[in-house]
Amino acid sequence: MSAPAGRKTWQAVQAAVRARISRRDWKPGALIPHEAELAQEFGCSRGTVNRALRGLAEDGLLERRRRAGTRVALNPQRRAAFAIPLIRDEIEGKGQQFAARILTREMRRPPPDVQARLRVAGAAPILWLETLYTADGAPYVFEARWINTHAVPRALDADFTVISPNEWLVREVPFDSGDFTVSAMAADGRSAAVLGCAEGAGLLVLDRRTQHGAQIITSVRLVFHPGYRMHTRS
Amino acid sequence: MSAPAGRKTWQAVQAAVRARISRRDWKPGALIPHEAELAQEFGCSRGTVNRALRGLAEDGLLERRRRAGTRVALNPQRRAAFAIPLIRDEIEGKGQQFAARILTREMRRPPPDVQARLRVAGAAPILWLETLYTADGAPYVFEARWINTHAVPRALDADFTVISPNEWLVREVPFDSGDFTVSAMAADGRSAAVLGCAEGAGLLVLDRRTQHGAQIITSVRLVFHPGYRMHTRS
DNA sequence: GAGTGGTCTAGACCACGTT
DNA sequence: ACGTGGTCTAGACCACTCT
Repeated sequence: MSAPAGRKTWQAVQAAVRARISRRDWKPGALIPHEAELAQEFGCSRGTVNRALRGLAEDGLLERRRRAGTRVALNPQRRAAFAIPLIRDEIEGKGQQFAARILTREMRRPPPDVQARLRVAGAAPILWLETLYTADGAPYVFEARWINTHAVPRALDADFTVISPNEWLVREVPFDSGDFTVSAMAADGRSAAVLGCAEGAGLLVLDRRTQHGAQIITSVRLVFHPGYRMHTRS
Repeated sequence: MSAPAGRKTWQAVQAAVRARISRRDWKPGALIPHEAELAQEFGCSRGTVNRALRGLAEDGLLERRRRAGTRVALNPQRRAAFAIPLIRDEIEGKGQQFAARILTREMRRPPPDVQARLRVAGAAPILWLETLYTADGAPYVFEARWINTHAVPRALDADFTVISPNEWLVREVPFDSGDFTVSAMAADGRSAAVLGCAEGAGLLVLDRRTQHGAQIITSVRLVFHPGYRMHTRS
């Protein structure tokens, strides 16, 4: 009995249900008892059972539908949450010395694909920044960023030598959502030179777009040093 | 007024709070009113407010501590959930023809790093599989998999030509958790040959380990075709 | 010590989709 | 139509942590 008799917290119920699924008492695709029944079995209220099952459903372990009941998912392990920390935190968290160096800061006409990505019309110059972040002096990640200065004119006056572009934006500019893309590239001449690696090395690339309402605030590409890994458990 | 007056669902409360954060009525780092106060303001019970704020805290938008109250996070956008679909679903979802071809199936002695990764002692041979998945005949992803046949002896009898290793495992073997790592590599000779790409191309690599209790069931490496992207919105 | 979030309860009504 | 999950309520007690 993996459900301690005396307890009645939603975590205990969740753990018990998880165990049954894992142990295959309830097989993938099978219907499990409804909330009221489980509540009675565990000696708690239906609200507590609901809380427990809702969490499992959000994890993709259960599938719930009104009237149809709750089933064990046929294909779990469907999502993985990656932490996207501030680069500074990531480096300092390893006990290393963080530093940022602005390589380029200029107004530049965005090429057509960037115009689309930023949803800016025409090719009026906007702010373009290249920054290298280092850990104990070693290149860690190379950041190339467009800032939509039509949406954020104040960025023109910011001093990114005292605060990194990312930290400035997070602090100063409201936003509500974003999207991420992860891909890979072979190091070209410039990346290799900046990151101090061999040309042709495999590099992990994270593209990230930040928006406020319909407006895109910034679009940034992070090219990580060779060997970098993004990790998660679920 | 983004909060319709008559409603009192937790989604409405959450949307209203989200709007205030986004609009910077409540600035990053600032303390927001406590639950009872918000409940009164929104004309709902504290439970409803709790539900709304809890969700925002899970998204990393708020930071909550007992007694200390609830603050707007200084650095939101901290996690991104990537969908990890079955390869078959991903390919068929694009309307393409899915196919899997087993390239290698043999018992092999795991090298020391794999022994550690699978938590198997000694170098007794275990099952090793290489599979190429194609979309409309074009190489899509190259899978290299170790199956811990000490934990899953039945895998020895499975016919992976009629069901892919992944689908067989999901269906037949209980598991409860896993971990993922994303990285990049430059295509070596073998990868290039199998994926039909140029040597040196940048390839996205997903390593994934599946466990049941303390036992590792399988460890798999997916090497995607050049240009593959993992995408998410948050 | 006291204020805040975390949780449980018992009951109620509603939304939805299966039958 | 009806059974299931989804949600709201009002009240209560507890856990944590700041002062």
